[in-house]
Amino acid sequence: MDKLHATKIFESLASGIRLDVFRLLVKHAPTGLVAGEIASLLELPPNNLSFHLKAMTHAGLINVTQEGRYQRYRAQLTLMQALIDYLTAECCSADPESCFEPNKASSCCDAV
Amino acid sequence: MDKLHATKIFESLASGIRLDVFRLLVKHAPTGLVAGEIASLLELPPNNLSFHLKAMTHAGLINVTQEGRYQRYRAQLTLMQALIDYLTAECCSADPESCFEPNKASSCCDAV
DNA sequence: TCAACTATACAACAATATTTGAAATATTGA
DNA sequence: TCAATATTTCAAATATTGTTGTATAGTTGA
Repeated sequence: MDKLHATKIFESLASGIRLDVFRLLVKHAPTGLVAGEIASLLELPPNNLSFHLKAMTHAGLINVTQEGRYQRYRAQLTLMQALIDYLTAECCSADPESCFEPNKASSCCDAV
Repeated sequence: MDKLHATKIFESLASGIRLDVFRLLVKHAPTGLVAGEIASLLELPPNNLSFHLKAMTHAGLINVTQEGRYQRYRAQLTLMQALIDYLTAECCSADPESCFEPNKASSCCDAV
């Protein structure tokens, strides 16, 4: 995890639409959903959704597999741990005695 | 945690500058740093830093206390847990049997 | 009070992101 | 092969965000 990757992930989640998409895919982990299902569940124009899905895929937040004419998207939950570790790196290194617990987070559904 | 708050937090972390500021404040938790220290450590013009600090404060990612003519900023680490819980809410509710572990994350240095 | 210092507020401009509509690509089934 | 479906791509219009310079407000110590 480097700064560029981290900002890309946060950018991905900084839009209400993309946040909705991600949470929807978390809810439907580990099966995922195809693009059309996401579009109809969130009531979004397919081309707009495609724009956001592309950004999220590029950030590594979701991944995609082809199923015939469908594209199935899945949340990439394992990324979260690396992100939190990056955020809390060197936590309290200026005042170590005040820090009672090392940063730790387990993600739900490591599948896919 | 609601959608608006979550997007604000992610927006805050979606900029390289603000990400640097936050990680710097995490490193200096729980003491924090005054605005001038942050500006000189990150080599930023004070007015630009002020712009970013304001956004982060408004998002609740950091907080500020006055010390004479100085403003001391501290990372608000407890927010992270709420954010992760929001992100992973209803995780795998469509396929519960594939989900092996509930979402859980402990933040470092809950002080302040 | 004054001058020096710390920090924020505002306005203008530049840069970037988002939405929309139309067209293109690819797959499926008749 | 043809029509229908699913999804993406592109370009233009719109909206948002970031940066810079300048001005303002508050604090300190002489």
